[in-house]
Amino acid sequence: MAPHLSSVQTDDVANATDPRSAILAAAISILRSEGAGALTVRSVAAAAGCSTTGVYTWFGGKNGLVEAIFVDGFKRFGEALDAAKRGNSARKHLAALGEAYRTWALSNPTHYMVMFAKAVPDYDPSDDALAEARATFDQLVVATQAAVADNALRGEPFELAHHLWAGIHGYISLELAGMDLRANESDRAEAFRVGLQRQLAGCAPAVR
Amino acid sequence: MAPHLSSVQTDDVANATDPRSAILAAAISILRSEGAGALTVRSVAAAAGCSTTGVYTWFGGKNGLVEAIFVDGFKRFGEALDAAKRGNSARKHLAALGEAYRTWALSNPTHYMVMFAKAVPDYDPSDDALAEARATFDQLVVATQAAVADNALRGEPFELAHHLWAGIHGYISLELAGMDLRANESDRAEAFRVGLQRQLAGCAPAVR
DNA sequence: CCACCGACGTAACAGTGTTACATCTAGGAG
DNA sequence: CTCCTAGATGTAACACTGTTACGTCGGTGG
Repeated sequence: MAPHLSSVQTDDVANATDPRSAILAAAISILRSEGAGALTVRSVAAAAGCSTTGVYTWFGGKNGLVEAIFVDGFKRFGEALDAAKRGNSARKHLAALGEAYRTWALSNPTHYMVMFAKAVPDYDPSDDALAEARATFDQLVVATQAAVADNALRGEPFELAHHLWAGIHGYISLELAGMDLRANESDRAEAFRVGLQRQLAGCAPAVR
Repeated sequence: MAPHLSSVQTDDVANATDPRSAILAAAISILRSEGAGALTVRSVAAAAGCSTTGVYTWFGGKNGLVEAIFVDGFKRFGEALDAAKRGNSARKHLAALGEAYRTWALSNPTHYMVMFAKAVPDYDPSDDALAEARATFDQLVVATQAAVADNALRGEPFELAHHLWAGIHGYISLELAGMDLRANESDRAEAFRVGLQRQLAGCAPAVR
């Protein structure tokens, strides 16, 4: 079996000793520090301490490497959302999810752009990679189901979850694109908080 | 004055005879038909019937060309939104704006991605270009002000407009990224319509 | 008439993703 | 033990990218 199709992965990529994890960690590091434009096969190989062919033997090429970044991003992103499950009520849980979503995205802006904004132009996620994204989305669906069961929201959970996702992603996407006209970060954070509450209010049972 | 800093522009780029407009039209055509990855200086020059240096004399390089695409996109986008000002009430006007927004974005997906999703990794819009984007946003602010005056929405118009923008952009951005899990386009269109109404409901005076 | 300046094309530069090919190492077969 | 096969690796080359130096052409002002 070709190594770049192997499903073996180490939990802690940064401390991994196998070449695949070392290359992936180097790629994510470069993506974080220098952006998607600097993510070249040669720079990744140099940072990982191997030759350019290493990227091809372990990932099948740059597309495969970006796909690994994509999947790894959703894995970490999902874990960050999972850790935010604290909340007294279902609605507070949803608000906490929104905050955790924004925190992760703003802490990993370039990674988020690769996952959601095609920051690497020639990469299109495969069906398998999109399935990973769907698994993350399912967390939001489950939380929404709980909110509907709690009578905090009314509607079809899938539709509600997508609606909330779109709203949250919209705020963050505009912010990352430099389209948010507010001057400082605290204003944007507060606007996001208010917007999320407004979003939830639009899905509240009383409205319909 | 260097030609690539000239503000002279023809209204109809496609039928223009001056080299600058011809190159810009060729670039937008390639962007539309082959995507941001195929937008190379050589391919644009070949399509425009000139040499690669033409792009440098008229736009100062690829960044300048992409900036022109960015600005031209917001110009056309703003016109499309402006043409959607029909609506009996202020709230229907806002809904029509949302529909026109989605229609333009889905008709010009790659162009939209350049404007909102950094589809060209190494390009960052200048302050002048962002001012053009802001002018488009102002249309939404004006429509929101009218809705507030009509008592259709309650809140600070700028905050409301940004909230609506984020929601609309979120739906479209996820759809363009292939993250919308609905199978066919009509389902997505209906979900967008419902979501927009929900969005407006969350800003209605009755809620607060 | 002519000198100048801007637009243009050719060719080269460094850097990109990718691949052919030789080398080397690990592990099993006899 | 030897042999030898398969896979990982590195070097070098390929076509392509954005960019720029340089020579040339054409129109304009003196």
